[in-house]
Amino acid sequence: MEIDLHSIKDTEMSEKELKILESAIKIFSEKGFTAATTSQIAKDAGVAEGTIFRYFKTKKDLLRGILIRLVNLLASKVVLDGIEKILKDSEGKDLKQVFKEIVYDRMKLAETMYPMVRVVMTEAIYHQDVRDALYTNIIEKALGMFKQFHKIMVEKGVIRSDIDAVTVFRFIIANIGLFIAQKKLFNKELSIENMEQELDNVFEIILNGISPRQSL
Amino acid sequence: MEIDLHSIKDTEMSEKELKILESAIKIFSEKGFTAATTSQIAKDAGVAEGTIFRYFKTKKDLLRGILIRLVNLLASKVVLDGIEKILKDSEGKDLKQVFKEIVYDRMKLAETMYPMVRVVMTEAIYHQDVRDALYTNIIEKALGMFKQFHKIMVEKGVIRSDIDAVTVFRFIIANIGLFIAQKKLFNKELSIENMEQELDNVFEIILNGISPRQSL
DNA sequence: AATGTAAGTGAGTACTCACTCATTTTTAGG
DNA sequence: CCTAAAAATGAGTGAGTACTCACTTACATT
Repeated sequence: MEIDLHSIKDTEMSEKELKILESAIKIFSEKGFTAATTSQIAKDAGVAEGTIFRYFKTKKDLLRGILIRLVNLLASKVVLDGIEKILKDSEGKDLKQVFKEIVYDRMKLAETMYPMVRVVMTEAIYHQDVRDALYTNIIEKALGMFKQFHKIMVEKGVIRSDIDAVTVFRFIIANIGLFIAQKKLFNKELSIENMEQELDNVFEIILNGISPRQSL
Repeated sequence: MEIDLHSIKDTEMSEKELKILESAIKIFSEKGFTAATTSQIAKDAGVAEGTIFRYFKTKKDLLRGILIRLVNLLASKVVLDGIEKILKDSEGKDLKQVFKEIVYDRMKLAETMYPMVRVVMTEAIYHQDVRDALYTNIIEKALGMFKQFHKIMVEKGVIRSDIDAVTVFRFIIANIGLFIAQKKLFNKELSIENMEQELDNVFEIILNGISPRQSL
């Protein structure tokens, strides 16, 4: 899995520094922070070990540099673009169709972002500050944008008004998240048709719940 | 956080060995596998470092010993007991009430099981064999039991019949899971009343979805 | 009391790692 | 070109690691 961070390249940032960051993500993601060695990262990046320490004071510092950039990258790619898409596309289409498009889009993204997500997740399990960064950079922003969408949808009469936006948000994230995670982690092979059918079911429950519908 | 594994103590298993396992879970859970050192574990367990290697050939072997026991413990405590409870209690009460009781029960359990869940989760992210163990020991069993429950509920007319049990199962797990995870990881302080209200909302959507209800 | 055995010890060993620094290579201005 | 600063190198270092093993206890059996 090759990683390309050029989209977040600062001005004043050499190619070598960028390559080190990319390799670090790759190796950290494969082995985890402690099991990854700086010599491996150097080798993968095609630089000498000392060069790493020219740009990053310590190994921890390298991780910190990665996490900050990753959280920002994840924030822009995964969340902001995504919700923007919802807001933009939701005009004409019905809710179910919009959701399905987003899941397909997100799954493709998950494919490329998986190594990064893995690094961030593992660190988040152990460190409060990473969770805080995730919360303020991704969750809060996404929630803010979702609230707009929620308001519009409630006004349109497509989403019920008696449940608050936060609960609905968590509900949708939980279901899309577990659906994607299950595919990635337990890589059950499914044909496209099966997947289509399964997704249909998932959104059917998201929209209408597990109770039998009164009419119909 | 003190851990007590006496409930899974085999016959033919010394107090020292048990103490080593308990300390290993504690340290692994705090630091992760690679960052945890055998000397720390020995110190915490109150034994000499050599004693660890009398019982476990290698550090990896110690982890394996833990994971097997943990998956079994999690399987019995978290899943099997839980689903049994659903099946038993669901007779008289309505679905919403049963679910709420389970969430409260599971949250209490999550409190004590958190260190163990953390070890298993982190390893699962990186190792396929741990995921496989989780799948066959927990997910498959839970799914099997849930299917019985699902069938009964469909017959009772409480759960809709047009969505398959697996999807409904994943749906419920996703929502309960994220609800609990959010409380643990982002420890938002909530009063009992707020929590009660929030849970009500969660189950309201699980049952009826995010679409406005036609009648009412 | 003497002996045998298993459990437990902890200093020692071989090795790996993050990080350093003397040296070489590259870059850039006159 | 020359030169001086900047960038890059990689062998070296010492701290710390998982694991070993010669030895000490604890205690049951005779």
